[in-house]
Amino acid sequence: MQQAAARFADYLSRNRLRMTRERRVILEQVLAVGKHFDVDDLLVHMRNGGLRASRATLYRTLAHLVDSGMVHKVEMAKGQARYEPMLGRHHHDHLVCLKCGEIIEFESPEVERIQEEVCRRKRFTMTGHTHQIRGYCRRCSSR
Amino acid sequence: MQQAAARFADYLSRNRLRMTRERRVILEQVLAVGKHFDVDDLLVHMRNGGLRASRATLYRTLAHLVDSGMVHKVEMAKGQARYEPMLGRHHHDHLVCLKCGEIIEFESPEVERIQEEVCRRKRFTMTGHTHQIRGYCRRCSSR
DNA sequence: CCCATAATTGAGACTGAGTTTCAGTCTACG
DNA sequence: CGTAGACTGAAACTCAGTCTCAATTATGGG
Ligand SMILES: [Zn+2]
Ligand SMILES: [Zn+2]
Ligand SMILES: [Zn+2]
Ligand SMILES: [Zn+2]
Repeated sequence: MQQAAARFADYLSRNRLRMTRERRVILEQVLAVGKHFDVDDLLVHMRNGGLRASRATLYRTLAHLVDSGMVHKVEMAKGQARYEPMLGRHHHDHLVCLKCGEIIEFESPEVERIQEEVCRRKRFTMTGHTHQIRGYCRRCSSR
Repeated sequence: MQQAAARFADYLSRNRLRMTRERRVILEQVLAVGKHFDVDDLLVHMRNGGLRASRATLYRTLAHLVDSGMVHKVEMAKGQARYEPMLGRHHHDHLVCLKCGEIIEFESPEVERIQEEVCRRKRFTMTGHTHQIRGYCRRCSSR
């Protein structure tokens, strides 16, 4: 947390942005909710903790956190974005259960390697990717 | 086209749905615009051909075409959906240029195989997936 | 061929996620 | 301190897509 705050402060100052109370609180709460939350989860979590920030500020701050690389944005179908802190975590992709909403992570160096290879062959400069598998998790597919 | 119409008719009757003038026209226009179009492209293309259907009907019919397997829906970031006819085409995924919007296709049996393997390991029943690489195409990254 | 029934259509209202606007507030830096 | 310029929140707005409902039409049986 100390480190995270320092890293965010650094990102902000490098971009001539300011460290405000709202941004401090949002960073702290983002780390507290943990994985794969959406803006409403965050809002509710903050209210329960007696904290608040407007939706506009949430979106704005999340964009900065994403830009700083401290948080990843996971685009779900139909434009429902989720976020997850990436501090000290490795890149991974997701399996999404269509029934219960569970999100399972997976990592495949092999797939990542093939992606690079494809980009090389197509002379394409990759800046990011989304690899999402939809279906039913163990529990939901057994019933 | 004949075949496509027959296949769609078959899908419709198997689902107690009706073959209407609108649906016939939309299917024909979908095949005519070809790859990776969005609903507005389709609407404009239809107007230029002197044809028309309401937005609601377009969305409804595209959903049926997707459901029948004749068209695939490609979810882009921020919920901008694109569609592409899949008649006689093989499954593939996409590279998307963030600058000019070009969409390049790629196919990797290897990646598909790894996906299946991941699902098996996680006891996950896959119904679909999205694998999209974002970045800059050859032309856009050279300037 | 005609009818009854149920599916379909289009206009426009509506939704939900996210963005923009703008006046008042606050941070940072000298 | 003082100030330039960044930040904030409320509310208006956007955009893609969905829903509602009255009028229209396909279908299949008689
Ligand atoms: Zn990946
Ligand atoms: Zn994750
Ligand atoms: Zn390009
Ligand atoms: Zn394609």
